[in-house]
Amino acid sequence: MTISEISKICKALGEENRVKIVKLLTGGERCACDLLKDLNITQPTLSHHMKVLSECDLIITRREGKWSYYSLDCETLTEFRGFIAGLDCNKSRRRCSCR
Amino acid sequence: MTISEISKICKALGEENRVKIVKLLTGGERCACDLLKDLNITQPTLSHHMKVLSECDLIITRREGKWSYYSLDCETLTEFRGFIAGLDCNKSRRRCSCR
DNA sequence: TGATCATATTGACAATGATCTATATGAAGT
DNA sequence: ACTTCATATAGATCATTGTCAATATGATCA
Repeated sequence: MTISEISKICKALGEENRVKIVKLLTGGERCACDLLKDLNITQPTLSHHMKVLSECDLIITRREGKWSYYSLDCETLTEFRGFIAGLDCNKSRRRCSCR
Repeated sequence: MTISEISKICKALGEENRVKIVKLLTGGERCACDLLKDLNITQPTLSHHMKVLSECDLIITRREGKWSYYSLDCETLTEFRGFIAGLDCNKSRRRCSCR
C-alpha cells in the first residue's frame, strides 16, 4: 500500500460522519437507510460519503433488490491497520544537519 | 479519544506530505530543514503542515536555538493506533430495517 | 549592532469538499 | 402501466485547504 493510498484512506476518514459510518460497519453490513438513521445528514449526502469510502476501497457495496448493503473491505482495512500499527514513536534525537 | 479527534487526526494524515513527515519521524526527531530535504515543498508549506500536525497533537515541537525539532507524540499516536486497530471487518449480514 | 540563518506568519489564489434541493434511476408492489 | 420506495446523480453554494512569494520573528555570529 503506497503513501498515496494511505493518505487517500485517511482523507476519507477525515470527515466525522465517515468515521462514524466505518465504526457502524464494524458491527456487520448495513443498508443505506439504516445508516441514515444514525447520522444527521440527508440521503444524498450519505450517498456521497459512501462513494468516497468506496473509492478508497474501504467499503464494499452489495446490491439486493432496491437496497444497497455496505460492508467493510477486510483486505484494505487489514493493510491500513498494518500501516498505522507501524507508526510507533521513537524518542531518539537526531542532530539537525543544517550546519 | 472522541470521533471528532479521530477524524481530525485522519484529516491531518489525509495529505501525502504529512503522511511522509509522520513516517520520517518514526525514525526519531528531526529539524525542519532536514525534513524539507525529503519533501518537494517550500519552507512555508512545511511550516504549515507542521502546524496542522501539531494541532491534532500528532507531533511535539522542541525549540533548540534557531532550530525546531519535531517528534511524534507517543500518547496521541498510541490512542490513535488503538482506535484503528479496533476497526475490524465483520462479514455478518444485518437485515435492512426499511420495510 | 548588523548580517545571516531557521522557522513562522501573512495574504493571495486556485482547487477541493460537504452539504443541500431537485431530479434521475431502477426495483417492487398494486 | 402506474405508483412507491431506496439509492444515485446533478448542480449550486459556501467553507476549507495546499501552495507560494513576501515578510516577520528571533536566535546566532562576526
